[in-house]
Amino acid sequence: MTDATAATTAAAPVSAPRATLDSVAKLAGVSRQTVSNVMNTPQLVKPETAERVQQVIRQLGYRPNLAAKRLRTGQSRLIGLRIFGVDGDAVFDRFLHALTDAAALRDYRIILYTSPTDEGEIGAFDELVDRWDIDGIVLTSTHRGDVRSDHLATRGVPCVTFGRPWDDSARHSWVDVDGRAGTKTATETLIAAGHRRIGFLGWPLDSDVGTDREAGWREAMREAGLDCREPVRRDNTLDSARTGAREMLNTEAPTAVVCVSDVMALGMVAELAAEGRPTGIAIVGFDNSTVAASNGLSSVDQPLVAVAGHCARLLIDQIERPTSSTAALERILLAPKLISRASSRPPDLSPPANSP
Amino acid sequence: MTDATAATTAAAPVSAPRATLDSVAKLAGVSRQTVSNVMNTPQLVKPETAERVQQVIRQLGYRPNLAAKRLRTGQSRLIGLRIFGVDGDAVFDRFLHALTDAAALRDYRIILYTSPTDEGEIGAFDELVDRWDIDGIVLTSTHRGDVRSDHLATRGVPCVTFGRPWDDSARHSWVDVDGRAGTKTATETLIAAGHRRIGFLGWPLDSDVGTDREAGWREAMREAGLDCREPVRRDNTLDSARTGAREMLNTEAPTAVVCVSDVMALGMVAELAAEGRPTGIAIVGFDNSTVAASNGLSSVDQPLVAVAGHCARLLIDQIERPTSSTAALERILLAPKLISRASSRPPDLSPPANSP
DNA sequence: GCGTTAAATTGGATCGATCCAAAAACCCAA
DNA sequence: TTGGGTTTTTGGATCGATCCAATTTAACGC
Repeated sequence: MTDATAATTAAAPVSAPRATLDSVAKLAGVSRQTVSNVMNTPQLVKPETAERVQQVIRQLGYRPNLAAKRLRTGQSRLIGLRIFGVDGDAVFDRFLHALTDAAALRDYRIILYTSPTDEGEIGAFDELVDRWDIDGIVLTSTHRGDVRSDHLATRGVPCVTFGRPWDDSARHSWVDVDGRAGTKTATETLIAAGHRRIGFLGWPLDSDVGTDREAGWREAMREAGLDCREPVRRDNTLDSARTGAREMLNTEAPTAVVCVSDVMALGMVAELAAEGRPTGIAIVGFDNSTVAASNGLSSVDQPLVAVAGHCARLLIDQIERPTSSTAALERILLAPKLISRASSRPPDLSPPANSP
Repeated sequence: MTDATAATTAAAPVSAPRATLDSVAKLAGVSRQTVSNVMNTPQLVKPETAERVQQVIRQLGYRPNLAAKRLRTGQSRLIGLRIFGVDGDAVFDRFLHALTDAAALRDYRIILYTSPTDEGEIGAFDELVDRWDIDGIVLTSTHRGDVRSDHLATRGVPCVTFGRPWDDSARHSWVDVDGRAGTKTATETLIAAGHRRIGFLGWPLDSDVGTDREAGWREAMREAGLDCREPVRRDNTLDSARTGAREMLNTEAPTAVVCVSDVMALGMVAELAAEGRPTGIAIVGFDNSTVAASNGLSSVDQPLVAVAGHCARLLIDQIERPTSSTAALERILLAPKLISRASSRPPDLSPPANSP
């Protein structure tokens, strides 16, 4: 090693020890606290000083140590999210990805946990809050009488849900997709294409989501003055969807069917194929999963990137501005979008009529 | 409030301030360090003392603050995992869930990150390591000439990959599923059922995973003395799978087809249905995705819970015992299992022959 | 030029654990 | 009883940031 230059700035050899507030302060000739202020409350610092400090920060590649910050402030920049068992749920997958991105934009990270039951989840909350200092939680799969959000509220943990609280309790902000609007649009589109006998393949009535989507279909039918045949309702599996489809086809078969999910829609398609009438009945699914896309199935697409963006925003705002616990409640309902594919434009019903 | 009892143990009213090492120590009448030893190095503590301290720990519900531990030791008990863009990949979904569980058993948590490219991922590493102090990383989607593991190795970050390094570089432990064995078993099963002309619908040759799976089919055919027709290779989408299927059917159609993935298999099924011969050709997929299951498609199931378990074990061992960086390298290859469903037992070929 | 107020900056204490070296307690043979 | 060697226990320093109160500097009106 020669001498010169390296004297005062002996900072970054091959693998420098991480820069700290102190090392930056020393090199910039100011105090620790001033450097901190430059990063957190710049309005308190004289512009010239700030500029000089910024310079050194860049030079040393300084990044505040999160563990120290967390120890002092109790904030971790971690957001908890429960990941569920296998449901082959591409929706959750996409949401997870979008949420990770949205959170990262504000320098938060997603930390995962699992739990076999909702009750177990409450135990997990305590662990996550007490030991991991998570700043907030995103809840999914909300349902009537959900105890989870109440528990979080009493513990004072910020939370947002993806999914409405289906009862009247509204002690937290939420974001959801307007399923009813989705099926309504789908139904209207089918009506506009000339369909009159349109069926609905839904879920059992204990599902609020299912009932909501069913309502959209019903509404569109009513507004068009069309007769609402009784929907067929089955569990969300391909097999039970097929039995439902069979039942529907046996009694005055519809010319089009709106389905509460892609799985149901695929069951419908499968049954049609098995019965030897592959095309001729228009079908629309819900979720726009990749299988739906690759099967040429029209489907209602949930705007998951937007949902995740709103979730992140609402939650982080709540975390960073812990004022007015109840005042700033927001409920956001996003409209999904119908993706039209071959399945809802059967060749025998709609020749390429309207081009715009 | 009356008096009595509460005098010395005035510890846990409605919402006690979290217990700390100090508060436990004070109540137990020992020093801070002794409590720490009880938790981390019990063999240094006299049994009676340990018992007394444990008592207090339970009584106060003490849990060590991770931020403090992290600040002092630089360990965070966080494991990084990149989540990829939408590929409708149910495999990753299941792996993610299993990994979260496996890590939690040893008190580690999964923290997610995203990155549009492998190069960007390297930037993400630095951030994750420097600021978040992550203890290790699980890499997926390894490929030939993967720069990521090398970078981690030079930075000294423990890592394990789910997926072999397909070149000879082996500077890290890895866990993978033996695709070749899977397709081989599938092919052998078809041969045992009486099939002789068995095709393979694969991926383009630049995919090491695809080539590996193809090799299993080839091997089984050779060992049975059967003729290996040239495989048809297409990208992993339903549409291109269908064109591949068409090509395969046009030239001396096989009686059975082993497919490199469920997506390809579904394309095969779709094409068969479209051509009006829905049953009659046996088909086996790979991944055992939910759509495969619900379509009655036989498929090779990857033991993802086991894979995740091994990943967690190898990584955490490496984290906690940073000895012998290269000595303890492990390569674990797990055999997948064929799940037989209707698609590989077409009624015209295999009447329920062998019951055992 | 000087007191008064506002703007900038500073140093010490703190969060809650671990590291480390030294002290205390204990055991046993000489 | 005492000294050497273990086994247990202890208190102070430390990780790297923020909180807080105090101090220095700048600005301004008269």
